[in-house]
Amino acid sequence: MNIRHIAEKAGVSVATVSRVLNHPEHVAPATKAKIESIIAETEYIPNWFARGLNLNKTGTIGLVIPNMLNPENMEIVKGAEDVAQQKDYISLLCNVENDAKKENKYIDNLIKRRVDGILLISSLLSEKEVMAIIAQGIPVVHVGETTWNDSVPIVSIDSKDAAYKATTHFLETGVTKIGILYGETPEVENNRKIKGYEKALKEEKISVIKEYEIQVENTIEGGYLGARKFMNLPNPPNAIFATSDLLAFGVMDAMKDGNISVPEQVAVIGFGNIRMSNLVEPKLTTVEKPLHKMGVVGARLLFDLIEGKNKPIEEVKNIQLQSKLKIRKSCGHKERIGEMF
Amino acid sequence: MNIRHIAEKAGVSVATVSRVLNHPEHVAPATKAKIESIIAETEYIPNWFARGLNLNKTGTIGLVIPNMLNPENMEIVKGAEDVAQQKDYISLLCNVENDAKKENKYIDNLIKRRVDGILLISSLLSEKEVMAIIAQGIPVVHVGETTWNDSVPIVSIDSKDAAYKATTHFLETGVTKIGILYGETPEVENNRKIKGYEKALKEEKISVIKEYEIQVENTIEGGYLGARKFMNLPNPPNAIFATSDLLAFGVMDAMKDGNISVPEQVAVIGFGNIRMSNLVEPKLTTVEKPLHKMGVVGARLLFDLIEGKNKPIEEVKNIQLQSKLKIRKSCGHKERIGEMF
DNA sequence: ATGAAAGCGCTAACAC
DNA sequence: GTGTTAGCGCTTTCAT
Repeated sequence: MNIRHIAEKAGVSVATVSRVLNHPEHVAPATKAKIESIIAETEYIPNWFARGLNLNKTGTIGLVIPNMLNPENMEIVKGAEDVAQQKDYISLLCNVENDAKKENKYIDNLIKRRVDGILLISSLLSEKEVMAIIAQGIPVVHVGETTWNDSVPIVSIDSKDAAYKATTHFLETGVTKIGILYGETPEVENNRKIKGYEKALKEEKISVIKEYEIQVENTIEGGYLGARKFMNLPNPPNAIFATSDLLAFGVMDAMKDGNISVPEQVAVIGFGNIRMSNLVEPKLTTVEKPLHKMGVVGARLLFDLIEGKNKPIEEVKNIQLQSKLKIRKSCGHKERIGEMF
Repeated sequence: MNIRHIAEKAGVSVATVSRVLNHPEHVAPATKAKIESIIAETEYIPNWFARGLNLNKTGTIGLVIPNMLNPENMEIVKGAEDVAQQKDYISLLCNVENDAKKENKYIDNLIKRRVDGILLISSLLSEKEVMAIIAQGIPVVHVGETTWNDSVPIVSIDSKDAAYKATTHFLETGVTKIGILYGETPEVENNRKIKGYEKALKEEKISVIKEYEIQVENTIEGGYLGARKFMNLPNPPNAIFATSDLLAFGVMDAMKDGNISVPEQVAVIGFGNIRMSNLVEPKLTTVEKPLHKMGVVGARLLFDLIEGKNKPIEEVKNIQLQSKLKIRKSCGHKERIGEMF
């Protein structure tokens, strides 16, 4: 069943059928009605490829994420999906598993499929690799911190500031032996987190201990392992800033297994505020990221690019969203710390 | 940059270039090498649409899930993705949000895009609608229980049995006032859960109380609300089988807020055993579903269909995987119950 | 308002 | 082993 069959049945030319499909306003109401009814009754579906071959548009965007088992990513994806759905776009989800090689492979695939745009989330790509995508005429937006500031629109939150907030909160609480746990997220992001953390320490004239900065896999298991490493230190910290909620969950689990009470013996702060973070016990104090919003804003930026493809790119937009410390129970309060000692 | 440019540069015909792309074994090593080097240096990417127009294959499958914020679904998707990736397929993720209308819209979109196959997860579609997809020549596999037994391969676990196991475990523990909470998952599934639950009760000559069967949205919030409803009953249950882990989390959260201790005052059993279920406090006793495996098996079945498209369909495969009660802390043990009374 | 026809870029059957 | 060429199904320009 193709456009010619429809044309024949309707006693018109293929051009006319094509018109009712693409520019219905340019066809006489009567003919249009007739063709439409035939299309309906035959359940004719225009060939996607033939259409694409002419139009060179797919109505598809690529969504590239580090790990789809991490709710943090999925909350961002949900935001992006919500706007894509509104635009009648559909998305190819690429789960690159924190693997630059896999990410490149997926990207090639997306380019090959001529997606209309790509939303990169916490990408491991180099600036050069990203530029190569753009060179193909495919708009790219990045969600999360990166160094490509001038090449690509970026939606991020200031993780240096977030780390500073978390560390300061520990400090206010009276705790000074603070460890930081970070994943294999993009290097910039880790560097910034560490900078914020060290900045807070320095302000209180507390010396930075490199053993208190540990990198692990960005998963619950990674958090668990990291916590063990901390606890095996000759002088273990009594507070841990886990730079993702998943890491924090792992830390808390390790503490439970080690009979170390949170927050009394070790205080924990996470990063993200995913849905689960107030269901663990104690409820997780965490630096909230506006995840869904990051996805929404990222997707909007991407569609701006897609829709205005030919306009000269005035300036690359770079949107920074605010994070906020969400105080719950996993980090002690000043008063309670007082009680303890 | 198209195939003709390459052909000209190489001084060969387009057919030869096409051959090195599709049947490299049929072209002389020398010509092949030359063409390949030109392809590499010009970074030529064959046009996806033109290719699809001829081959009528997309290397894409559709993955239709109720809710991507539910880790239960994502663990299944991950399983499916793992096999898709191996086959060099990429997937279109459709988040239908438990909405039959949205699901239909997405399905139409997938058909239009001529995906090579569709993996439906806990679909809300009617058998007629599914048959319509198959009629288009697109293979379909369903993950989760459904009534379409003879039309489509199904990968499921026996939720009647699972509910029976959970309820029986409660009973063994000495608890008899047992409520069941279920989501807006496909009706068959809910019916079976209720059947298993009632069967266990009847075996112990415990009368079924309809107020103890509550339906809510299949989310943490739904679980929370459901628990409140239970607790507001004149004679509230002292055990709740939440038919998904997310529901169970919500139930436990409500109990915490209501100062009702789990499992001492109300025992809870979940269903799924998602990664988070042993991180909540108390750790969740749950009926384990082999989620990742369900995804893997489902995808394998789908690819069998895709690859053997033209073979007569001998018989529709119907695979049932085993669930297993995972005993943790959210449901009391017989001995401990003894202590309590 | 409608039709004829030229492509879009590629694959594969057929010829040599 | 390689070239010629006829489509694949659609959109769009150019006529009328």
